Amino acid sequence: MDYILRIREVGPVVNIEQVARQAGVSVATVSRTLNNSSAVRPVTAQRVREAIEELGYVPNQPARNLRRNESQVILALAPNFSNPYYSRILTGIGDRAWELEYSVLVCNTLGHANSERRFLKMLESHQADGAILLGCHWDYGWLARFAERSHIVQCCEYVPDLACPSVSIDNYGATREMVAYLQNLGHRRIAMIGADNQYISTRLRRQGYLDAMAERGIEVREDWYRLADAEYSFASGLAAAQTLLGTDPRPTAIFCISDILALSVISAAQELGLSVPGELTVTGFDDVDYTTIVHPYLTTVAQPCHEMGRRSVDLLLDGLQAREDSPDRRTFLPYRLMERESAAAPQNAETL
Amino acid sequence: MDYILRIREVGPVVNIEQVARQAGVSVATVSRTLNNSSAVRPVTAQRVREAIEELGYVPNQPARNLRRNESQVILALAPNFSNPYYSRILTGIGDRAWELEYSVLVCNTLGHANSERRFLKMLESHQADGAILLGCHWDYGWLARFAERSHIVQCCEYVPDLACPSVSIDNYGATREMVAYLQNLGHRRIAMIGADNQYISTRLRRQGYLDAMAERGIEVREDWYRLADAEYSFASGLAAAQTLLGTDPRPTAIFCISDILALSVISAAQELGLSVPGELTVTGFDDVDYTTIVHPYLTTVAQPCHEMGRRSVDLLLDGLQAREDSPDRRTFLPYRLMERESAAAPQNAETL
DNA sequence: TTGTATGCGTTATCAT
DNA sequence: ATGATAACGCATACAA
Repeated sequence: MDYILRIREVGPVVNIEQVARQAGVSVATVSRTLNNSSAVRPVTAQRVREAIEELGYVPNQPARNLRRNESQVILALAPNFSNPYYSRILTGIGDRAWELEYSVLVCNTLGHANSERRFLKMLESHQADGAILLGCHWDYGWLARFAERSHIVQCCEYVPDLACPSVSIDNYGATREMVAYLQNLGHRRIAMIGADNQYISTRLRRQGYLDAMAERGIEVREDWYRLADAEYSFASGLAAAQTLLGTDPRPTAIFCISDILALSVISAAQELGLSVPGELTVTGFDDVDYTTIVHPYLTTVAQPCHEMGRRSVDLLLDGLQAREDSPDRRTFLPYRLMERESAAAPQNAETL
Repeated sequence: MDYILRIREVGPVVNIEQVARQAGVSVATVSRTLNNSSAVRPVTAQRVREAIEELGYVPNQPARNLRRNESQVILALAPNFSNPYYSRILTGIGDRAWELEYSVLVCNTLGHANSERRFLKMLESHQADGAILLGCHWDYGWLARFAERSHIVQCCEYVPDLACPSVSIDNYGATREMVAYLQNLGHRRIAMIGADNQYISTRLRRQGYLDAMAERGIEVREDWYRLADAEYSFASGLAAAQTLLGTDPRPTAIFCISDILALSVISAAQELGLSVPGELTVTGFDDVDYTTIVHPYLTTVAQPCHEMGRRSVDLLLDGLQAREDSPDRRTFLPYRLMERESAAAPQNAETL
């Protein structure tokens, strides 16, 4: 008994032919019933459905896929889906896909060698109908070839001159609004923590900051621009914050391009005995869950992550079904400035 | 031009037959080469590989799947993968699957009506070879039928008398260790915040707490056991904490079955002006990322999430390939007590 | 409205 | 070692 190799198939498999026999019709009729063809008499369809029910028949999806040349699967690539920002978008993708009867195949791109090739191959081998790229910073040339041969949409980040749909927020506008908010609070010594990556969002936020400062004629100090690492890690934020808080004069406000970075600044300020927002104003970006876990709750820019995920799916399927208006349409969803507790007017505002 | 419906297929599709023609061999030989059959002469194989390269041929996966009756896909079901605990496990699942050339289909089970049926159907329709269930609390009868017909493994949680592999930590032992740790610190007034769900982990942690208290002969007060909601939400933790901190006498330590709950307790303590760990010791469970973001860093039980995910995949594939020793083997991975900053000896320990 | 027959791209069996 | 060919389960063009 123990020597017998177990078979992989657990239950007995019933196919379309058995259903046809049971219902006393041909396989074609069963197939038509399955696909809700109007060309089948209601009574017949009913008989077929009963047979399906009796036999517990479930259509073999790979077989359908082979025949119809599609997979009903979409690929979602993210650098790291432990990151709450990405995981919220993924949730949106999953929810919308679920509604549309699609499945979502996820892949962490970080830490996998040759990930690009493998992903491309998944599309080419018909394992997925298309892909949603979350913040993947791949070589432009490669991406262009990729986009040419497959249906993809870029979410959060996008490469500007790539003819490929995308969904994101207006990072430039959001940043200008946030920095103007700080200025209106009375801040002039506003520093910034960016990140050591080439994301379009990173570049746009930098530019938004610079333009907002220029508009008010405020000088921008180069040593008040520090970089966290490419993944916005807490540790790298801490280091950047420490450097920043060591300058003289010290900034009265620090604009961070990610919430986690803002939290690291608050942490660094705590260590130095600086109160937030009393002695230092700190703002974040994204509005992920942990912005309201401890006080001071973070003043930040909220991105509609869930909706961004949903919209990506719609855009992708539009492309698949060739009902897009333009092959490279860019979608910008509304952001929202969340005024909470980590930003306030500077002390001694009059002396600034 | 605009009136012409675009076709779905982006590039030209090359199949095995064209490769065969190009290489001057039969499709069988190409197939054998593809599958690394030893029965093909190296020179021939080389010719085939060149043809593949020239034509840019990629095997059609649904066709292989149809023929081999497998999908190379595993399903991962989680209540909510925005939860960092689950997302870390999913990362482990994804990494291991990647190594084994499997793909992972993810599904958020929360908030989807009829999710059970749909998932079962995905297995039955051959869209996935098996499934990993993360903390799904489904009806036992249904789950039993499910497990009978499909390959599944339970991760984190498991239903005790279900003949199905599982991977988790020893929740009972970990809890006893943690409570003993608090007792050794000098605490006797130890409260607990559990959750309003039927997870095995919830029950085992409750029992571990009770037994640890009984062993030292410490009376357990019923009103020192409060419940957060089923998903361990911050808000529900806050409410539980407020009730707990309003009792007289007040507990000197609160054992929480989740980190987020512990953070809510710290938050509640802050509001009341109680210092942690000075006036109140708080401990968590899981050791998710935000335990070390703000001080006090959380003393908690670390679960090997990533490894749990990896192991789940191995267990599942063991089952698929019928090389399991026993069909219902349970795996327990080592946990670790993380002594950080939120637990300390109680003030006035001598008077307790 | 329904049935017959062919093909989707592969793998596997049986020849040679 | 290689080739011809029959499945795999389903959808559809064509016939009836």
